[in-house]
Amino acid sequence: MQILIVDDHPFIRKGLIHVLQYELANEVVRIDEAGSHSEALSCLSAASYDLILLDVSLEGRNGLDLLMWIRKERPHTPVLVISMHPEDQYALRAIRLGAAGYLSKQSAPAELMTAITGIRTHGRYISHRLSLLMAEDLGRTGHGTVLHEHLSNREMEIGGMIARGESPAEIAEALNLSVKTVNTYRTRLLNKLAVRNNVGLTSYFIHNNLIP
Amino acid sequence: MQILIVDDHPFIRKGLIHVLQYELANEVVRIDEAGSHSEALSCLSAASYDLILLDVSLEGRNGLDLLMWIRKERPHTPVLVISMHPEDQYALRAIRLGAAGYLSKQSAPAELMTAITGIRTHGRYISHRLSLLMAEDLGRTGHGTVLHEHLSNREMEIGGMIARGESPAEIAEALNLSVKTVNTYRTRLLNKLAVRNNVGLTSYFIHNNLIP
DNA sequence: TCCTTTTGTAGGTAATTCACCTACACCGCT
DNA sequence: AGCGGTGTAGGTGAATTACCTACAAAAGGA
Repeated sequence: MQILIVDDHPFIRKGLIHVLQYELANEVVRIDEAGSHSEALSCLSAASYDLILLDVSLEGRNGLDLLMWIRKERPHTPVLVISMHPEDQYALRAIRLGAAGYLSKQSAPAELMTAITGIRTHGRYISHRLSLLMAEDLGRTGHGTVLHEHLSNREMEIGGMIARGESPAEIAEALNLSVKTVNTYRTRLLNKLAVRNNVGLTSYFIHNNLIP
Repeated sequence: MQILIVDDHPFIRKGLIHVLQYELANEVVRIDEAGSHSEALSCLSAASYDLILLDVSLEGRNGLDLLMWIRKERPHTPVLVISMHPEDQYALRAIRLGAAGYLSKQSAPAELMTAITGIRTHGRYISHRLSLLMAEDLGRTGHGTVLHEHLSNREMEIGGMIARGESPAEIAEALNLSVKTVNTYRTRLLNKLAVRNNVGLTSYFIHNNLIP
C-alpha cells in the first residue's frame, strides 16, 4: 500500500505517519510526504498511490486546487481530505470536488483508520456529522441562509488571503493572476457577502471561522 | 523528564510524541497529553512537569490565558508555545506572557529539539526570526504588555471606526477632521499595533474585543 | 439540448486611499 | 527648559478601490 501525505505542518505529517504505521503494522506500507503544493506534484509524477491524505489549508492558500488537480489527473486515486477547521463548509466543498472523505484534525486517530477502511471497502468515508451537513445542504439548495456558501472556490481562496492581510499585489503574485483579476474577485466577494470593503470582508471571515 | 503536551489536534500531539520519543530515546521520558484547557488543568494539578508544549490556538482562541495561568501557578515550569500561525504577533505576545520559546508548526521537527535543548540549558529558546521580531517590536513599542494599552483615546476611537468598516472620508466627516489627519492616526495605529493594513487592524480589534 | 448564469480571467479610467514625510501647537513630565 | 506623546494637517507619488466592459468556459436549469 502506498500512501502520500500532503501537509505543510511537519508535526502533523509525523503524527499521521505514526498512527498509520502503528495501525497498518501488518501490511507493507510505503508513505511519502509532501510539505507543499509543488512537492506533492513531484511525488505524484514520480509514483502512484493507493491513497492520498491531503490538508486543505496548504501554505496559507487553498489546498482545494491541488485536490482539483488530483481529481483530474489521477481520478482513481482516493483522496482523504484533512483540515484543521472543524467539520464545516470546507468539508462540503471537498466532497463536491470528489474527495473520498473528510476528516478534521480534531478527530481521534481511530477515526483515521475508520476512514481509511471505509475508503478501501466502499471508496468513501462520510462521517456522521458530515452526512448531516450534506443533508442540511441539500435541503437548503439555493436560497442559502449562509452568504458564503455561494462563494466559488476561487473566491473563497482569495477572500481568505485578503482577510489574512495580503495585498492585492501579493495575491496576484502568489496565484499568478493579474491584479485586475484579483480585484474582480474582491468586488464579487463584497457583493456576495454584502459588505462594503476589506474590513467588512475580514470581519465576515473571522466571525464565520473561515480563517484560522 | 516529564512533558505535558497541550494541543487540541490529536495528530499534532502524536507527531510531537513521535519526535520526542525518537529524539529522547536515551532518556526516561513520560509524556502526558491534554486536548483542551480543562484536561490541561487536571494534568497540571495531578503531576508536575519539566516542560509544557502548548498550542496557542486552543479552541476558543484562548491558549494564551492557559499560558497566563501556568505562569502564575507554576512559574518554574517552562512553556514552549507552538502555533500554527507563522511566526507573528502571537509569538511576541507569548513571549511577553513568559513563554520560554515559540515554535511554529511549520518548523522542522529538528527545531523542536533545538528549542528543547535551548530551554533546558538557558531556560529560553528564541529563534532567529523571533529575535528580529522582538527587536523590531522593542524599537517600536517600548515595553508594552498589551499593544493597545498605548493607544491614545483618539487613536482608539478612530481605530474602532476603521475596524467597523468606515472609510477615511466618512471618519473625517463624522469627526470634523481632515482626511489627512485620519490618515495620520491610521498610520500611528498600524505602527503601534504592528500590523500592515486595515485588515490587520480589524483582526486586532476583533480579537481583542475592542469593538462590539 | 438549448439557453442562462456563474466563474475565471483581464483591460480601462477615475476616484480614493495608502505610504511616507514634514510641520507645528499644546500638554504633561522631569 | 526641553522631550516625548498627542491632535491636527499639508504634499506627493504609489497602490488600491470603484465601476465598467468583455469574453470563453463551465455549470446549471428548462
